[in-house]
Amino acid sequence: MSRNQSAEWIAARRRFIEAGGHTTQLFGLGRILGQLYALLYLSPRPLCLDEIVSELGVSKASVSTTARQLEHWTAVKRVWVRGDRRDFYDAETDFQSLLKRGVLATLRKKLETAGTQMAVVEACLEEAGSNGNHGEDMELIVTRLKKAKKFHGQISTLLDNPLIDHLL
Amino acid sequence: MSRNQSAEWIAARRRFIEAGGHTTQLFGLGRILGQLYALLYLSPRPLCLDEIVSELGVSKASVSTTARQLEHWTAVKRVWVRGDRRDFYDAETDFQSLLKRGVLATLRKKLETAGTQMAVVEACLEEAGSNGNHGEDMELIVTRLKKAKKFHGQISTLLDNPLIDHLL
DNA sequence: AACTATGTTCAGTTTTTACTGAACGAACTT
DNA sequence: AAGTTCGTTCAGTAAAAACTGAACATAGTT
Repeated sequence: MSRNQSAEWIAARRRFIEAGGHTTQLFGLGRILGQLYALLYLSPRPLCLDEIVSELGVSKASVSTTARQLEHWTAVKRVWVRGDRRDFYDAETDFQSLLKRGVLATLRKKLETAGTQMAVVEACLEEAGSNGNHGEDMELIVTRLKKAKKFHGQISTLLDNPLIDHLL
Repeated sequence: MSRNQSAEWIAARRRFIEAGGHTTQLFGLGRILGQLYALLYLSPRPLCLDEIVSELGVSKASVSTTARQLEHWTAVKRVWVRGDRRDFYDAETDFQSLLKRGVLATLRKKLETAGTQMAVVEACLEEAGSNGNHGEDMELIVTRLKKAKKFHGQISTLLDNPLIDHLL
């Protein structure tokens, strides 16, 4: 008997997948995202869509879209198997790069739109200031916006700091 | 006329508050959270609940609960005004400490529950391993879990690294 | 060309989260 | 004590997000 399929490690595997789903849920990404990644992460070979569907017991639609999302973050890569028309998916197991290209990348994007928001406020404020009516209240807003922008800049710089890579 | 209430800076203020709501929305926290914080952040003095309600045009219930949330993150502090029975709220304008005590603190908490999840899997795995049935598939799970745990540890360490404070 | 296998899209449903109104409770005021 | 002011809680509603089923498109097979 080459592979002893004792039920125990299957239970552990299931648990791991559940844990993945639970964790991504916790971080505001969907349940399926974590489950799918966990499944592939534990798989010794790339899996095709239908295998995933039956393993996770979710719809083809969900797997398709979630897989694309993970692919976009380079958390999984699509693998073509010669002579097989189906798409196979394989997990990127290097968490370092996964973090950089996935999490931090999206964080940067969000920070950027936050920056845009502040730019709008600034433009609005400059327009108001051009007619010379500088009340105390307006001064406060100017100062506070400046402060917020400074912080925004600091965070952006921090995220781009290569030192972070070394710390990991 | 001591304070020239030209409509322009009021527009900018409104914009700022909107921007705050939009940004927190973007990060998966509610809209009101950002609006409330922005309002207090721009206010030259602490505001009471009803002022906030009328400024933001939201329910008293929402302000009450959201304020408590912000208070928990030390993003706002409750201020008692002598001779006034009402609660007044004041924004913590030091983003550094806000980040540490708010964002990073919750991040750590979430990482911790993720760690607990992995511990459960590990326990499950040890139980399976105790009967000596070590198939290749099981070995893979063991290795992968170990890898995941290692990464988890790295992130935890990174978050606790005082160097982060200095980088800001 | 008809049929099959495969992945995607999209409208609709379920589930979750955000928010509200109204009732309540506590602490003052009369 | 009856009335007032203020904050909180909670059941219910509205809004958003996750997920699904079924229709569709594409490419391969007979």
